Amino acid sequence: LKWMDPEKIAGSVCGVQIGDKFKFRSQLMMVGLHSQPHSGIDYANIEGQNVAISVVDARRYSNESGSSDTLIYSGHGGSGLYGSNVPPEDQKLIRGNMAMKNSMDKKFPVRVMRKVVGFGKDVYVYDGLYIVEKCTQGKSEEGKIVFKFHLKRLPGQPSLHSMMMKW
Amino acid sequence: LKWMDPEKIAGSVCGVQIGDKFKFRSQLMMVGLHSQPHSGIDYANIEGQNVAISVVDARRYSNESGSSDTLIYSGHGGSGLYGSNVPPEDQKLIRGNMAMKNSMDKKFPVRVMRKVVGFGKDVYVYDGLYIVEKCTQGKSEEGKIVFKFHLKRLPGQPSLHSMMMKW
DNA sequence: TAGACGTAGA
DNA sequence: TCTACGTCTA
Repeated sequence: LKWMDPEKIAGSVCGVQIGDKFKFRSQLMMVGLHSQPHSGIDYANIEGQNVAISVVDARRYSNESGSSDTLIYSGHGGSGLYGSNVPPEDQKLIRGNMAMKNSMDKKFPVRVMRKVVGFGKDVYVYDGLYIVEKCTQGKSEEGKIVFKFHLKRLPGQPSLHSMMMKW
Repeated sequence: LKWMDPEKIAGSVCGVQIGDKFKFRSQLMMVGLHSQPHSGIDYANIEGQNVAISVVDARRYSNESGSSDTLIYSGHGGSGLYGSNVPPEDQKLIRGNMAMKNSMDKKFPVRVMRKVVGFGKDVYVYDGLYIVEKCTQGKSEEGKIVFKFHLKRLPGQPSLHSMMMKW
């Protein structure tokens, strides 16, 4: 989001409420939620360090959501996508993965969008701000390293469920 | 463009004039010019046969434009794209290539959009209706077969140049 | 499920 | 130049 004020690209977005839904990734771009057309992790250089500012969970990796305020988000790379036909490798702590780690170290808030399926048509829903609590290493089915970023929803935000009931 | 009246997907599009410009391929979709987000050749089953209804010349293949009312449009497949790293093959007369041949046989009008570069930023410009006059076979640098569809602009349309002067 | 003249940022 | 949790149609 190079067109945005660099000091305002992180945190909540003016005019966007929890539960707001979008049909296309391009719309997430336009409103300023997520600048990447494909990539799940968006990050920016803040105070000389790349920190993650938003993630999209399109359920293409083996993410997990234990409760409504937690999300275990898989790192990118290593051919971790479902249906990929590239030979699997260990994920590396670069790009978005490194930015997620930096967000964890700095306790930097990260926007979360979730792709919701089964409501007739798929939509991306804004779910609010999370903190990266910890990063663990898992193994893919092929035995390769996969990063698991454990996100925890910041308290004081209306629940996604309650906002989705307004549809 | 499954949402459009099947009888109206071919030919000129209501509300779109020659010289109209668009920043994104998705916009070509929305106005009904071209239903494919990536593919250069769009086609539809008309009277039991797949005929090409629109092409986008994004200058990613080795197309040629002899004069302002002709266009030699390369077929797809065979890794004919610039910068592709897939092993080259002969192009096959399938999908869009077959549809282009059918349009030629039926003398069916095809919409042409051209990507114009160098006006500050790139834009897709609607250039009007063409007929596929003939199809020849060329060779790629690697010696593989490449289809060349020779398009001729239908007379009676305002020139693209004159309409672009209105910018 | 695969193919396709995309698109923005690192 | 390359990566990336896209998107539509066949």
